[in-house]
Amino acid sequence: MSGYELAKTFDSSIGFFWKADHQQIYRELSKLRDRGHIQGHEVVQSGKPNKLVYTLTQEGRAALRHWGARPSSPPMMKDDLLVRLCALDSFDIEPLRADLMARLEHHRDRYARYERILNKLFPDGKATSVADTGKLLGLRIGLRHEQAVAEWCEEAIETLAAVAKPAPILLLEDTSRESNG
Amino acid sequence: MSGYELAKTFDSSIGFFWKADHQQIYRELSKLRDRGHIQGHEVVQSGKPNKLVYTLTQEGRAALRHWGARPSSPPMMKDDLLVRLCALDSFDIEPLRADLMARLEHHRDRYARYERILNKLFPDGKATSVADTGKLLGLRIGLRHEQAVAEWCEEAIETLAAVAKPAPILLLEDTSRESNG
DNA sequence: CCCGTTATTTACCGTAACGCGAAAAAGTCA
DNA sequence: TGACTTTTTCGCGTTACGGTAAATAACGGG
Repeated sequence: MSGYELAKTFDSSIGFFWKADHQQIYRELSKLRDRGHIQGHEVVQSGKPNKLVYTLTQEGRAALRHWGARPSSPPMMKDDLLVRLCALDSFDIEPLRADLMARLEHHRDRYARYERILNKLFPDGKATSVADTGKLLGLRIGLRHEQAVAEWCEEAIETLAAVAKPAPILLLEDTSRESNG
Repeated sequence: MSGYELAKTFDSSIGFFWKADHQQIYRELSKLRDRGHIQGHEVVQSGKPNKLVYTLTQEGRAALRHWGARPSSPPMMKDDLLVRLCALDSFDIEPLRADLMARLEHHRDRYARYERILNKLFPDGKATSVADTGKLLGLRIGLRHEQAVAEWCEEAIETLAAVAKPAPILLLEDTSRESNG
């Protein structure tokens, strides 16, 4: 692909968990070209400026395989929210609750989106090729993640709602009962 | 705290989802001091070199509150593994499976660890202070996350095991029984 | 012909966040 | 003296990113 094409198709593929604007893509392409991993061929176009289509070289393909065989280190979940939770008593509860509600909506949205893609691409829940298997697994972890976080958001919102109120005199016996008033 | 103390206690607090070595801590402390958010007071020690204990200034506390009220953006889950899944047919399955098995173990470990901390700090599952509430919520999302990912790892390992074998003649009829309502 | 628009690539400038390796300063103990 | 702990600092580098803009190239409208 060319850098332009990559930039356009990025969002709909790995864009769910990785983002890159066009400049970063061009930058990375330059690096890869400098390392000899890819090679650019100008493709003449009519009606548009020519484009530079990159293809993997043999070394590039080898490097890719090599990279794919390396053990991955589980990424840290660096999340502002978690930092705030660590020192919850230093912050105002209300904006945090609002934040959590936005997060909840976000994760529900994502979940629905993944589900839609899943139903569209794998209506019977099965992949027929190796490539599809990978994408299916990607969707599945996405679904699992969004669901887990969304559920946690609900829990956290309730918990914070209880905290935000002036503490009731009775020893908290059932905070999960929702009565707004 | 002093930079040295922060560096030592970092791992046992937020270190689960954020890491920083001593140099980065000193660097950040310098920045905060330059911005007037913290102030260092030398504390004389005997038997050791003196230390520089930092405390929040008023502006620092205000800035912290302000930061805590900002909406957080849900972090991307940038994970090499997911990238590999996106182009699964370009990689060797076996090392990926090995990787997944390591991940599974890792996430199970973390889960057990969080559970141990939970049982130790909150034996009855309830927090008694606002600060504790935050920590409890942090533990809960950790548990949820590790469990979700660990389960997914199991699923992925099975799936990849099926893929790694030469495809059986029978149309794969039962890789995972699933009644998708 | 100038102008606006789209496609395609590049240049330049900046920053946050980090890692590495060292070393400086202060004190202890053998 | 030398080795070792505690505490802090320095100086170098990188990766990954974001912003703004501009340089091409081709089209079409007025």
